[in-house]
Amino acid sequence: MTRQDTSGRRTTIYDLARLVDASPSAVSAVLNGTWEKRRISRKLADRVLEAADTQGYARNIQASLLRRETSHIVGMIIPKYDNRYFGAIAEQFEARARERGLFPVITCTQRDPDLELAAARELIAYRADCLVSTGATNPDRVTELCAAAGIRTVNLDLPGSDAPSVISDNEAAARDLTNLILDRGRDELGWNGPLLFVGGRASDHNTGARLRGFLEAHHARGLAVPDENVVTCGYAAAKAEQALGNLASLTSPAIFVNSTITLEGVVRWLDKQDKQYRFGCFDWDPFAALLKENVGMVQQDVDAMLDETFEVIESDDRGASVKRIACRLNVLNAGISD
Amino acid sequence: MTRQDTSGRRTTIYDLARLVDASPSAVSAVLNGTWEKRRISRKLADRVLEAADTQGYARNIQASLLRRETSHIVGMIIPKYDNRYFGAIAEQFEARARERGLFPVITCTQRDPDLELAAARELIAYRADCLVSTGATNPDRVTELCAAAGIRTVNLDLPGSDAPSVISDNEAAARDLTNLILDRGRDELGWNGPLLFVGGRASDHNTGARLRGFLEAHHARGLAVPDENVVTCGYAAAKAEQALGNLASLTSPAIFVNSTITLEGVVRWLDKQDKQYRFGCFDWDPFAALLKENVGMVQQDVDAMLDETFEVIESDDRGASVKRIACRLNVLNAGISD
DNA sequence: CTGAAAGCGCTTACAG
DNA sequence: CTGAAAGCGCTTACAG
Repeated sequence: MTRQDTSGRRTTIYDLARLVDASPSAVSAVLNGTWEKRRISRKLADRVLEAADTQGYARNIQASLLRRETSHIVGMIIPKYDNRYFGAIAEQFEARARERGLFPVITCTQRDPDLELAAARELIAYRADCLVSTGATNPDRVTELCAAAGIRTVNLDLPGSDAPSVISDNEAAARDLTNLILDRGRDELGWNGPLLFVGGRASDHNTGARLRGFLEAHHARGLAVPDENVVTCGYAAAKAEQALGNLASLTSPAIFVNSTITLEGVVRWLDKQDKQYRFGCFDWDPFAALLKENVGMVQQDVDAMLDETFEVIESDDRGASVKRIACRLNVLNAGISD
Repeated sequence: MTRQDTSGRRTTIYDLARLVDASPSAVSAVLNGTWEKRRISRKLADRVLEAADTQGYARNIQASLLRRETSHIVGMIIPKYDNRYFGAIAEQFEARARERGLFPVITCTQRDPDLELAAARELIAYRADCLVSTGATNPDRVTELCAAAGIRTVNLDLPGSDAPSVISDNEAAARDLTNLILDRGRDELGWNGPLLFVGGRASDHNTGARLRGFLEAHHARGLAVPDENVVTCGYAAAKAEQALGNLASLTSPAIFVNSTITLEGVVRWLDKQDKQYRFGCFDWDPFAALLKENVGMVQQDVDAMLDETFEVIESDDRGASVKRIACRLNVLNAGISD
């Protein structure tokens, strides 16, 4: 049997049926692996499979999905790829989806609410079975849109109030990180606090939770935190650099940085100041971890977050709920003061 | 008009047609924007659009694509997201595809040849219009598979011999980087070379090109490079760390590192050696750029690479060709020796 | 052990 | 200005 019909049209089950002298139904069953159930002879099955192979047959998914009830497409919207945390989430989401025989489609929405909705609409048009909104600025709007189309959603990283959410335990991790920076600032710089908090948006759920943890740790030590020590200037590196430049003075040489995105700006600025400083950062980056002034980084447990996400997807929970995942605190450069 | 039929089935053009008392054909034309051509009255068009809106109509793409000749799906396979270079490629590929009204589907294939082929097959099943193979271990096999299905391919980052390729000018950039490291090693450490080359696979096209640039720069200075100075131990950080540990002695305190992935291992190892050292790295990472021993990083021009990629996609070139894009050399920590 | 037939939701000539 | 009808390539009861 040789390859035929290279003329534009792709091979279909009808072509295959003609070639092996069987019905399209039989070919379809063989190709779907349901042929044993249909008690098709192994001989015919082998002929079909061989023909499919030599003809380079590829099933037309569009046609297949049109007929079936479930698409096995799982969608994800995510703010960025170009960042270790989100990059790892995207990678693992894909790997886990494939393990389960699902087809992952990920869209990067740049923290833009309009792009998020546009991406959700697109995934609805593709009849995705479910959609994971990662770090969405408006997860509830996405859920509403999807619910109308009968698509379930899960919120990841940032919680929503209309669907199950899987997020990091930001408050606890921020408390631990704050304590670490306070200790190391005292030991290595002789600075007794309070710390400076830089990055994020005050209105943002995660920044709020981290700020609470930050304040709790201070209060537990009887430290008051003046308002000017909290610089929620957004996540962008340039914004942080500018905000620090605007400070009357660097109120503290020990700093809690709210994300690695922000950290790029913070370090660029501090580097030019010719002062001793220490910082800790919420989020993990292997190169940032090598910076000598870095006392520790919070590493969110991407593995556990995605395990939980798929557990929710596979369960029937659709109502609001929030699952908090513990983070790991990576203590860094601990021997530096020797 | 109120939302109806929340019962499982989604709204179709037939539902809409019944609601506005028109034919499915008319509804379809309105929804496609071809209604003016079909001279449908604006009044009817408005009624259709309003009904679609209140019913939360979402076009079934599967059905639509099944009927049309072109899917507007553009696929990409890429080794990782979790890396600044590939993360940026993925992000920009998506943005550019959307700008053009195409639907990007990206799959992360972990430098695994089998996964690459499986992903290509999947994209063929979805009837993608074209596929970009980024850093594929076997781009020609992917091209072969796609060609059989009538899908065009473009190779990005790593060239193939059966389709157009867009790659960085690795050789020139490596030569420049080598010269920079040689200069700075001499000025800052009093070391006159030769350098150590770490990372990558000797069989890999890009490593080969970079190695050529590395050697040219040495030869131009009359420097011989002994074999043991070239450690092509793979890209993985752990491999690099181990390979360096196996060296009888650190043959050179000035090092050419072949990727940021490798760099993680190199720096972890060097940090423990308690020696002066300098390095330069092929690939850009903003945090790695902040490391004091880093004299420079090559930043591949992702913008230009993707511009060129889409130019190829939109042209009719299908034959083999290689377009080389110049890289930028970021000189770092230049004031450190003062 | 196997096939004929209906139908998924669209698009698009074709015929007014 | 508009509709009836065919057909894209599958899947799946249904009927042997």
